[in-house]
Amino acid sequence: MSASSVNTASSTRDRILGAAEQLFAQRGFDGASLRQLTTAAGVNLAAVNYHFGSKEKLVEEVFRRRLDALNADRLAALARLGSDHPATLEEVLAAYIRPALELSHEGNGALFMRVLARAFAEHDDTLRQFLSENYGHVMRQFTAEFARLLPHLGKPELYWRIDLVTGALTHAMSGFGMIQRKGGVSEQAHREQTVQHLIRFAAAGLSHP
Amino acid sequence: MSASSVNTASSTRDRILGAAEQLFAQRGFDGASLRQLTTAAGVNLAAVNYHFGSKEKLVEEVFRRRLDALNADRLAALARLGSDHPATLEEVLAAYIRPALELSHEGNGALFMRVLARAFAEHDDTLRQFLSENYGHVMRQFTAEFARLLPHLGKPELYWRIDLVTGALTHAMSGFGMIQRKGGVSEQAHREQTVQHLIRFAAAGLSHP
DNA sequence: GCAGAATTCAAACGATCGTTTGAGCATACG
DNA sequence: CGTATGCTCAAACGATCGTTTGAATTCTGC
Repeated sequence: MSASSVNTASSTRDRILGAAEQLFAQRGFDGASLRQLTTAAGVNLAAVNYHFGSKEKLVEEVFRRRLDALNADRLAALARLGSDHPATLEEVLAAYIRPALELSHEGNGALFMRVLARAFAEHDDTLRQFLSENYGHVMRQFTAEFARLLPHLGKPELYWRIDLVTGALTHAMSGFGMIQRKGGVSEQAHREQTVQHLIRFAAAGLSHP
Repeated sequence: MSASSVNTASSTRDRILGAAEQLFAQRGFDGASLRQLTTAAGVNLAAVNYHFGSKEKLVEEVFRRRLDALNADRLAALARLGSDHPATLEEVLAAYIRPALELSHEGNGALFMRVLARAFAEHDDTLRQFLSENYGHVMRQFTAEFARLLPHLGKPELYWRIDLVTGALTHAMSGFGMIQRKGGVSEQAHREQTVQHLIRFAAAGLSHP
């Protein structure tokens, strides 16, 4: 107990964000109350409105914290491609999928993927507009790459296949428990296997004749 | 005004179920209150608890009404196959997909698909158990067919691909607006095109090497 | 070490939630 | 006709919701 930060390793703000992520994943945005949330975080009820302004702003901040990192990783992986040869479909898909799978395997990242799946299911206009405004450019960049790699597809057909793939990936990453790791396989090797499976599934769905 | 059933074409029970479907799709199970719901249905607040017992039972009844018909159609379509030749993958997928797409194009069926997508996103144990108990046998029957048609896949691999396909289909059917019908194409022809697209996407995702 | 800003706290606000109640109305049956 | 029976209604119940308040506390810079 030398330092005063045994249980207070994180700030009030971060503890709220962590508890919010967990409870939003479990009970949804409406279902999780600020009283449950602040109790779980070990902070005062009023702290949410003090630090974030409102519950809705807290929801946005939960998304911002994870998606800023996730989309930065995705764009970095995409930019890393094509230095010596034109990027293949599998490589672009890897740039899109692997950062998400790595996030879902670190800390409470898997919980966030469930929050994200909820956001997709709720057709809440405010939330959709927030996501579109802040992270739409990432989807646009990947869509452009897909369009280049799949020139035989018309625009509506391409958009629609991307939507199907997005639905499959979000559903899969939020579900889990399904993809069990077998004995004798390291955590990292198993994740790489999963990435390859997802990539092949997505590639087959995108590029089939 | 000869008959007394101008605006009372449906019973109180059915009006509640209809309004519930719409509001659950728009605002979620928690977000839609019984007061909004009964006001929209034009019935008294207490009618929900009188006819269904509780809000949770009402939720289950909303699912039961649509899923009973949907799954009966799916099983009938599956049973209709294989009379003169072994069923192909595309035929089995059609038996699974076409009834869902027809439902989502009749009346408020599309709203129900959004309710279903919400139910998937919410990992509510009570609701999942209810769905598994009442409609698990349908999924089991289709899974057996897929296993027969895709013998090169191991059991976990197969389950996992089915999960991905289910996620994609649910996501797509609840989204909509994306799949626009072009001028000069009849409603029925467009639906058949969509079915074919979904089948090919699912077949590619399921059977790729 | 002290003023001033930043943060935490207990308590209360009005609003809305799901549910229950008991009287009132309708319809059906002897 | 009278009486059960099924249904609707307005009103109220206690609980819980997000938010606000103003005082108490902790932190910061001089």
